[in-house]
Amino acid sequence: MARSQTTKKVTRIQREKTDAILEAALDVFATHGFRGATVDMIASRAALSKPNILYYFDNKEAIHRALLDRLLTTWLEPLHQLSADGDPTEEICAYVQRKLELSRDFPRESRLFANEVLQGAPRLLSELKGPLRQLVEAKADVIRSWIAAGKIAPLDPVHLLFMIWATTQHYADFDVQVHAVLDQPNRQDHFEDAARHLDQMFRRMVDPRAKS
Amino acid sequence: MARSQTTKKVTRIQREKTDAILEAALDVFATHGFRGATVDMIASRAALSKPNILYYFDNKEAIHRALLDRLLTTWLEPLHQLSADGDPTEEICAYVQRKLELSRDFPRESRLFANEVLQGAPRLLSELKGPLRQLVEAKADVIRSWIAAGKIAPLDPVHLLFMIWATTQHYADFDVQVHAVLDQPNRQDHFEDAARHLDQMFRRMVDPRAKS
DNA sequence: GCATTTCTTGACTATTTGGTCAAATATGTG
DNA sequence: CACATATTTGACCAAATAGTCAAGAAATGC
Repeated sequence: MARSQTTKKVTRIQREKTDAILEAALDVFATHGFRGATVDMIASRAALSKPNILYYFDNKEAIHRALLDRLLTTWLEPLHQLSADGDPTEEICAYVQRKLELSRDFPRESRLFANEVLQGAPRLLSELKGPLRQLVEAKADVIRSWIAAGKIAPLDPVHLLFMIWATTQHYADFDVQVHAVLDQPNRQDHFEDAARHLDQMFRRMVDPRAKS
Repeated sequence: MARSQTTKKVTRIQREKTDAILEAALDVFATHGFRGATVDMIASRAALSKPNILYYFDNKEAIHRALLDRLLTTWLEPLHQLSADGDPTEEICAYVQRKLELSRDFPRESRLFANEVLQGAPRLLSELKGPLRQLVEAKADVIRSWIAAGKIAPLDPVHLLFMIWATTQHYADFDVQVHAVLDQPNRQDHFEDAARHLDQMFRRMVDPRAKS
């Protein structure tokens, strides 16, 4: 049984090593997927021996679990912040920007998530059907109320959210393709261009003066 | 050396079996990624023995290659069809619809591609930097000319293409998530709603009367 | 400083997996 | 039919990989 299960207090070493392992594992799982990742890869990336990894985590699966658990909260946070009280257009655009920043600052997390969902979300399906779904329904209602009040143009709120997720995560998940097509010197530029472009586009989409 | 390398004429059996293998392999690679897929999985799905698979293809890599080779052509076809001569708005919306149909009708191909790009496109990078990039540049010029002529609203043509790819492929690649959130009886419905929604959104984005 | 607990790892096992091969079987052709 | 050629597969092998374990090293508490 790995350290993680005991109820005793965690030592400094435990915190440091588990952090190092999760950091290394994020790299490896994000670029190779669950089955493509090996404990040895994680070990060498974390500069630890394989048995040492398995001293802190029961098995490979447990490392993956730990990463996914941390992920969901971070991932849904930007949508939580979407407030019914603010200016509708600004709220939506701010949400887009927050999501894009997440893609820029946490591309590995984005790819970890993408890998998981691509393969059928075996370890995440209940989270998607539960918390995610409820959050989406709640925020869709907010958006519907904005439409009913004529504050934004009529549109399908859920598909709008899909659109926001797809367009922002694209810059993390398909990073290689974006670079292959654009090939600018530094990746920061892409994100600035993307930010400008997405802001412009989403404003046009929700503009109440838009033709229906 | 597998059959595939000889220059002699292909027999009926060769065609049938290679087709069956590729069909099975598409399933397996699309849901498990390259490393997650095993030759045994492909074999059992194709109802053939493992050595029989390796009689037709040199190795696992060769099967994957064959799938990717077929893929690129299909994948770029809709963009090729984007014509400078047609009505700009209709051309763009028709492209969106063609891409969405591809996601609906070939979700496995979409996921195969997504898996590959997610993992850094090790077997596809040159294709992305070559043919894809050139095609994008050519079509971006077409879109720029439409903007210059005032026929569509000003926007970044390349990021518009990214946006089209992201939003349409999302329905294939993140299919599980879409279902977890919407959970409608049959998947056809999602695509009809998505088609309506995307058509509406992209019309607003390119509408020349849109505020800049 | 000594005892206890925590941490580390070399060496190992069991299983999975990509790939081989020779022998057997099926197919097609004169 | 007879013969050559193409196809199939059971039985393998070697490498990769998840996970174990006991013994030693390091840290911690008194």
